[in-house]
Amino acid sequence: MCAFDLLATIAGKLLQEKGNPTMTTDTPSENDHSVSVKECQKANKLYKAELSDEGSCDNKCFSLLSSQANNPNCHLSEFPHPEIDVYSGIASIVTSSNSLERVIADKLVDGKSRDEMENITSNAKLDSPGYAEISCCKLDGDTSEVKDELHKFQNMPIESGTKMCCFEDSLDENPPALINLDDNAKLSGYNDGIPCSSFSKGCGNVPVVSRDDDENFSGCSHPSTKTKSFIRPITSIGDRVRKTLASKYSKVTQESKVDIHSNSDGDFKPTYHSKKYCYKRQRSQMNIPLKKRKLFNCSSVSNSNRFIRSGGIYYSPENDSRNTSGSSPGRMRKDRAIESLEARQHSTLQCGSSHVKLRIRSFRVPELFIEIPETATIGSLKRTVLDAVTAVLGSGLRVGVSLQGKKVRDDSKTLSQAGISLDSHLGSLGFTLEPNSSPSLLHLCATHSSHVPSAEICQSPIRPAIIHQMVQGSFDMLPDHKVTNLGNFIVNDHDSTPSPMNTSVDKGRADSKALDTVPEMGEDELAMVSVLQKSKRSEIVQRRIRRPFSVEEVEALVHAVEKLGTGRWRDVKTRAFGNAKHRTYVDLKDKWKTLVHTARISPHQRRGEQVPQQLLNRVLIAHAYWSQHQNQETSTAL
DNA sequence: GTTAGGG
DNA sequence: CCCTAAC
Repeated sequence: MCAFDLLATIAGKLLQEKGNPTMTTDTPSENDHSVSVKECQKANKLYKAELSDEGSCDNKCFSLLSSQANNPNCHLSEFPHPEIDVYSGIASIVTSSNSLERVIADKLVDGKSRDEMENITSNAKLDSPGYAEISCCKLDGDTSEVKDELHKFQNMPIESGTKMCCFEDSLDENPPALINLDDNAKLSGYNDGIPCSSFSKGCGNVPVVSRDDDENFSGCSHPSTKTKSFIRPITSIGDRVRKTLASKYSKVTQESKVDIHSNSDGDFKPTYHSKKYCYKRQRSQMNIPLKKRKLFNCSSVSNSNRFIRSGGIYYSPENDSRNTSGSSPGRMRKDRAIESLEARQHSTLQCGSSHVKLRIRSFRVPELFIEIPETATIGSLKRTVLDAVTAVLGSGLRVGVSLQGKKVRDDSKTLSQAGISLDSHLGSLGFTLEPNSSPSLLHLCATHSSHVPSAEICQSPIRPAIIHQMVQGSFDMLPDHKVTNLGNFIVNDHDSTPSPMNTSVDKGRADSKALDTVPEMGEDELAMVSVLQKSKRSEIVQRRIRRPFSVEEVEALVHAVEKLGTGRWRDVKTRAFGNAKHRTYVDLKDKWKTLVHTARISPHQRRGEQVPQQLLNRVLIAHAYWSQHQNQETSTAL
């Protein structure tokens, strides 16, 4: 019996025992371990054993979390353990309600967090649009209590998934994006039909919790992954993605299917257990390597405690726009980590009290599924990730707003009408970046009853082999030092990249350490990004603009071909289009091909600028001639 | 780098 | 126009 099964069983017991899905986070009672703690511990052992088999967790993967823990404002600051896999916990919780087992296991680590477990269980059970608030939500109101509780987990060897949401809740001294909105501002631009609600109440990342089909992935979110663990012997998804997108999602379907579906059909589970591979789902920690920070006027505002951060949103109760630039390099670094999706805005306060100040510290892509052969190079890994991210962003993004865990879809509502006002609990306000998507995505999202519309690009002909979820606007990137989590792992590998990068793009933000968490892209990467971004609305790869041949060009082409014949396109190009940089010999060859075709079809079937029939006749003649000629040559040669 | 063809 | 196999 695998650890997960056991855990599941335990979870079931817990649920049975306490059917009331209370979300409160009461301090665990030493006496309240009616549930077989031993069993739980046993499960935990098994679990851990499995992990170790997988190769002990790479601390790097968790450092980020731990660093987060170091954030003085972080509720989890109590967590001294670098090994604590908060991250993974996040992944579990955040990603799937079905990760319940894991979460529970995590909580059971010390054998005395039954209540915690219950809470978690409840959470999992509540998997539904309205998704109850996670235990940590309560943290908002009662921090001290939580802290006490957290203390108990101080020594937890591994995950502490339950609490990770607290990170979300952590205050950041240097919240990045500050948006000043008038209470009457409207939620314009948001039109989403996804019945997913986001968590809020300081559990910015929680929303991601609950993917019905995520069960099979629970194992994947586990930290017990070594570098190679992330890898799966499959070809680069990126390529597929790119190709797929480029070809309008018409290809790749078949091959991608395996990869993609693995997400939902349990393909991964077995693998996980096989210990040969461990797929790790890149969850909200993924830092998108795309630069998007210029979305707004960046005004580095940093105000420590003045802002109440919740769900990735900073709210300044005082309505004070002054900033204390307490931004230490480390902080900035965090920002960088999220560079791509980070949005910063600091609008000037115009109407004082009527403005709600929001600071969106960042947006994250909760989930990015990457599969790449172990033998792939770091460079290819980077590209793959980039492609994946690009694919996610490729369809465009839109912003979603959630309040109290519910999506606010009515764009016409004013902030105040929606309940977003100075005195409201902005803690429950959340932002998400969502794919601007295709119906299928929406459907998936709805189906998953995720808080956050998780769009999963399943292997439908429509989408490439990548699974992604909404980009959840939220929490802080962790502070520097120990930073290195999954996202980091994947994205921030510039140092070892074979490609000539490492050129810090933004020297201004030189807190190079930020690199820990931030993907510092090299020039080539940027270039790539640039290109991709440019074309992301159309195809991933920039497609040359269509330039119909003019009659004159056709004339020149025909003339050249009459002289040189077909099969010497380079010469034709040189001869007739030497000065036309945009006409490659391939273009000419293609044009000839179409001309021949055009000449053969009836006039009414022709489109575009009409080519004189006379010219077409010459095309046919030349074509026939050269065909004949070639044949003759061929036969002669033979 | 070119060609030839399918997409 | 793109993408690629085959030269």
